[in-house]
Amino acid sequence: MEQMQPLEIVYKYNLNFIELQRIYNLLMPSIEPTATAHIQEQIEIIEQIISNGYAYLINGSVYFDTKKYMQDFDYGILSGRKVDELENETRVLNAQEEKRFFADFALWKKAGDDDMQIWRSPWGNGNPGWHIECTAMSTKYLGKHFDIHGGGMDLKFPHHEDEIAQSCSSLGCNPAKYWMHANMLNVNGQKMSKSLGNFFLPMEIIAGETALFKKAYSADVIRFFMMQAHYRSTLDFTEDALNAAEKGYERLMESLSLLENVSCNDSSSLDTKKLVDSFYSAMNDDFNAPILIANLFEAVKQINLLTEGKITCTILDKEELKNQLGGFIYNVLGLQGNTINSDGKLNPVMDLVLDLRQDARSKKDWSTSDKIRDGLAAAGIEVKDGNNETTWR
RNA sequence: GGUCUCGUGGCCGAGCGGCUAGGCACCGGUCUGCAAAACCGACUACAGCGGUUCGAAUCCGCUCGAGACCUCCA
Repeated sequence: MEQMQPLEIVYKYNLNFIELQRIYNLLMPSIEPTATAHIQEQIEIIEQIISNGYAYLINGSVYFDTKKYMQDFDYGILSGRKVDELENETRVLNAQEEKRFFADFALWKKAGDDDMQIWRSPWGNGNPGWHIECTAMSTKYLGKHFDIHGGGMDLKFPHHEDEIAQSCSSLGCNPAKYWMHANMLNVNGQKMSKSLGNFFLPMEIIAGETALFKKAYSADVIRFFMMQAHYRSTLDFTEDALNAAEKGYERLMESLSLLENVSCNDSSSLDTKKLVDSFYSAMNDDFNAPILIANLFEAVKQINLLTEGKITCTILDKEELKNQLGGFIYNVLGLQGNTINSDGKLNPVMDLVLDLRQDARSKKDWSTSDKIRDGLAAAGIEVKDGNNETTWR
């Protein structure tokens, strides 16, 4: 354990997390409240629950009265658990004798001797129970009823279930319209876990610092890879799957610049509306990003046909497709498209090198041109001879 | 032990009663000095065994396998 103050630990890992959010192009939250800065709000919610008759005080601790709650509300509505079935499933835990009923949970816990942080409350010194902070903070900043509450699958029960109970008993309603639970991550078919040693940190995989994979993958590729699975499904990280995602990602991004160069026509044989509608309907169906991506690849195919002049489109269609495709790639999927040649200094150098190679090629000096190509390949740069120009990456 | 979820082609991964996604790999072709890249085409799977149905990857049952959760850590 690191020898630090509690706040020091919070600060350190928070800075780290913010950096991670930036690299992975996650939208920054407008507010990131902390539980310790909202003790008063938590106390107020507990008081509300008590005065509504759904909690009781005992020995300086406050417990939620689940039995009473069940008379008026449906406990287990989210997770589908039945309290009478739960009783014999419950594991034996320490210090539970205070509770009147096994399913009761702490709203406020009296301070113990080894507690590092203690707060004052109407019930004496102590600290808040482990569900109440979410109720207090979400209510304060989002109101008593908001659209979406997210979280990992593992928090569904009891944490989210108890949040609902707290909101219903204090404010009279379920806090969220929709509960979204993200599933777990696997590595090579196994769950990612510390004890199995098959885990990696988000920073490590983009730095190529995990022994699990031979090479580094860009944050964009990781994002794209994860978007290919539905958020409710488990996702398996394997080398083959990541490499496949990388290829597909590059093809998708390439199509944007390809579309840029498409020449337009008076008439359109491209059904832009149908294509664009398919993007929206995929996301409207419970954020089905895998379907969205499949539909984006349908657009890629159409763009290739346009590029080859096999189908036509009007300027209006082209602009519409460009805006929508770009919007879905950049704003919806959150891809950045900046992974290739991030070092600006390299560009003029590569222009020169490829120019020299082109000179050699036009003189049919294959040994020189191949020497340049092989040398670049050894440096990790791939040369791609197109019909009109040579590109690299 | 209990509750729940999942098992899809070489790999990843959607679909969740009929129209049998998508990506990558493989194979065939176009292009190319060669190679690569790019593009086009082909590739028809749903753990097993029963059942329901005109029809099942999709519903039901059982078996096998994987996973999540089961209340004072958030």
